[in-house]
Amino acid sequence: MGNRESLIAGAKACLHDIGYTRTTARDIATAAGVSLAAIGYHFGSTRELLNQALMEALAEWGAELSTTLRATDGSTEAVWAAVIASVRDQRPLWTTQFELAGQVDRLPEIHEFLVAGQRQGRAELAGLVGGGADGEEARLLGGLAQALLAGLAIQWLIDPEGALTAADLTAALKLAAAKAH
Amino acid sequence: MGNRESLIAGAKACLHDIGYTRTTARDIATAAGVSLAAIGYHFGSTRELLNQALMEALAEWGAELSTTLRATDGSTEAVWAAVIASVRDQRPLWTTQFELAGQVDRLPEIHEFLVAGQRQGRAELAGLVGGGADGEEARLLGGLAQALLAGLAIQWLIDPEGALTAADLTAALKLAAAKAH
DNA sequence: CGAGGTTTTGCACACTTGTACAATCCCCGC
DNA sequence: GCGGGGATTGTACAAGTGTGCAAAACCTCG
Repeated sequence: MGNRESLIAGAKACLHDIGYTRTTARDIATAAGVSLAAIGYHFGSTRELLNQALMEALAEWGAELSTTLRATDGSTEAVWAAVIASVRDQRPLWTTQFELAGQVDRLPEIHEFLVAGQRQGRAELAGLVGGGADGEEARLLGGLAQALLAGLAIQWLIDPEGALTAADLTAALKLAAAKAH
Repeated sequence: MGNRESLIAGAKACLHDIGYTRTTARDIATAAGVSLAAIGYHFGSTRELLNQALMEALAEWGAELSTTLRATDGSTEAVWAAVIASVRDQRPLWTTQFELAGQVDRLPEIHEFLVAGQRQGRAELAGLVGGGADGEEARLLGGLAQALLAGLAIQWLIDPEGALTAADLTAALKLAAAKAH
């Protein structure tokens, strides 16, 4: 493995362990087992390296989450259970995601990336939970699912003891449906 | 206004303009129009000052949001419209909120604060949307509302053009309710 | 006016950060 | 074997970081 690949791998490790904003050039070089100057040679700047590693890491994360969700039986409760399991197993990347959301107005190059990821995620969720709905219905259901996904994740990140379980969430949705009549 | 109060005010301004992790001691001193050493004298360390300013700022933000939501007619659509308006008007504090969520595993002193805020917010939402529901129903509805609130906020922060409007969200909930049967 | 304390500040210290540069190393074609 | 070019690295530098300290300013009583 060349230094370039080592640096990407080290940067991904730092994204897990330290996060986006707090990882330094020396953190990455140490994690990669490579000299500090290699960053400038291969990527020009620490920021470009981190961004590239971030895109790869989040793409892998998204792909894995997508296949995990598709592997469920499609029932809403199974989907939410899979989401909660993902938050448990991939906790660092979920926190990184929110860390980026918190920098959305200060890191313009990240903003467009987040927008793209959000739209793609919504489209996938629309296909997953929308069933055979038409375009507008799928858009609404996908957006709803995405909001619930993010909200559920944040609950499990901050306060797992008080967070809604998958069963809680389906029950709550039924309750809300009953209230609507 | 003494230096101590100026520092708190300056720190709050920095929380709006720069965020939590990226504000430096010099940023605060400059914003407060006060010497750098005043921070150490009054608060011991920059971190303690920032934490104190953060707690005050978020408490005020929460109180304002609470009264705004209570001022609605209580219909779900009006509540979501008020939330979206809050994201528009108080954007910096919403982003700070997510920034903190992204640091939840790295800033222990913040973690318990977030847990407390989350539980209080859920309780308030339960009272708001739960109507006359009993304890368990209120817990479920409050948790659902909180998840939707966070998820909706993140959509409006990242991608306002694609985000669900209040009308969209109520329509989506009705759709989901219909699907559940 | 002046002593005593509290506040305030200028400054400096040690440390971290990102990046540039020259020197060195390594590998492949000849 | 050996030259040459890309890859790698040790190091240095400027800018920025938080915090401690001694001096100065200020304010309050007597």
